[in-house]
Amino acid sequence: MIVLDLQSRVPIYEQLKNKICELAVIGQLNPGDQLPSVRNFARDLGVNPNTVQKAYQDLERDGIIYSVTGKGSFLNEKILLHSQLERQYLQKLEQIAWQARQCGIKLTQIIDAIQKVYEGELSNDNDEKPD
Amino acid sequence: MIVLDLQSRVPIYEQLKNKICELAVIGQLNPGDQLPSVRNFARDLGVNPNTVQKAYQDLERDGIIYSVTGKGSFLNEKILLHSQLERQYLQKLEQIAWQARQCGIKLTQIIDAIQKVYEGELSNDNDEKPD
DNA sequence: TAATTGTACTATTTCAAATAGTACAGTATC
DNA sequence: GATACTGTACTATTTGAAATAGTACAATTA
Repeated sequence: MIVLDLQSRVPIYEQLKNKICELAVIGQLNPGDQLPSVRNFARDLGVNPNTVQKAYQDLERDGIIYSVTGKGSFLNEKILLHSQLERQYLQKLEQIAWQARQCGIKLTQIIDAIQKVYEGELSNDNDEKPD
Repeated sequence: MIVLDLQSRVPIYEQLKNKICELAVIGQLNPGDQLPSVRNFARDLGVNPNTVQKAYQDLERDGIIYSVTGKGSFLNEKILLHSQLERQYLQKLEQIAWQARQCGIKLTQIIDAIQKVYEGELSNDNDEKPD
């Protein structure tokens, strides 16, 4: 189940894009799978169809999905997904790490913090990192 | 010199807060130092005085600076600065690392990427991580 | 006194995001 | 063919945070 944060500074359509990518990578969504229709998805998520449409359009532009009028939207067969997400996340991390370094934060502290994230089980379907 | 990105999704006043914090940590701004006046800073940065005021108010609330009517705004003596920034950046990194993990990105890749950030010299006064 | 400081307002503007609604073309099903 | 679904393409409107514009006042400095 996809949960959106309507209060976030991150636009809904971008959150949606990220969620779909994540579902695809963890295998809850597989190549060739049909995504919910723009209208149904919007209804289920409680947002406007145009918002879903924008997310789909972006995803298609990025080669993640493809859409056919009258049929629907489907996860693309070619999975550049993982490498694409990988690049995306690593880039984010590098950017923040860069700033952190500028502020005199030690590399070891960052390593420790991130290693801690990777400890323990991957059990919950929660999308937010717990505090 | 502080350069703001007026196109960024991040509000100007937040960018300004971050910049000031960074200047403080790297020692370009020292405890007790007087910050530019709201009006002068706004003029220099090319933004509205209210925007600077908001940044200062936030910084004072966080204990980074203190302001006295008629005198000015000054960097606080008590430097919780570093620990405060540290917490802030580590939290950001953890959050993204969490998402990255959810997407099946390996720990080693993250470590490698971040270590690369920490290689080389700290020479430029550029604030953005180069691509 | 004059100039500067921070602070506190209100009003207005700006802009991206989101919503609302309509319309049209392609597909599937009966 | 008829109906219902799909994606797509618009326009118009609303919303809300951010930023701007302007004024006013109290405290400090010179």
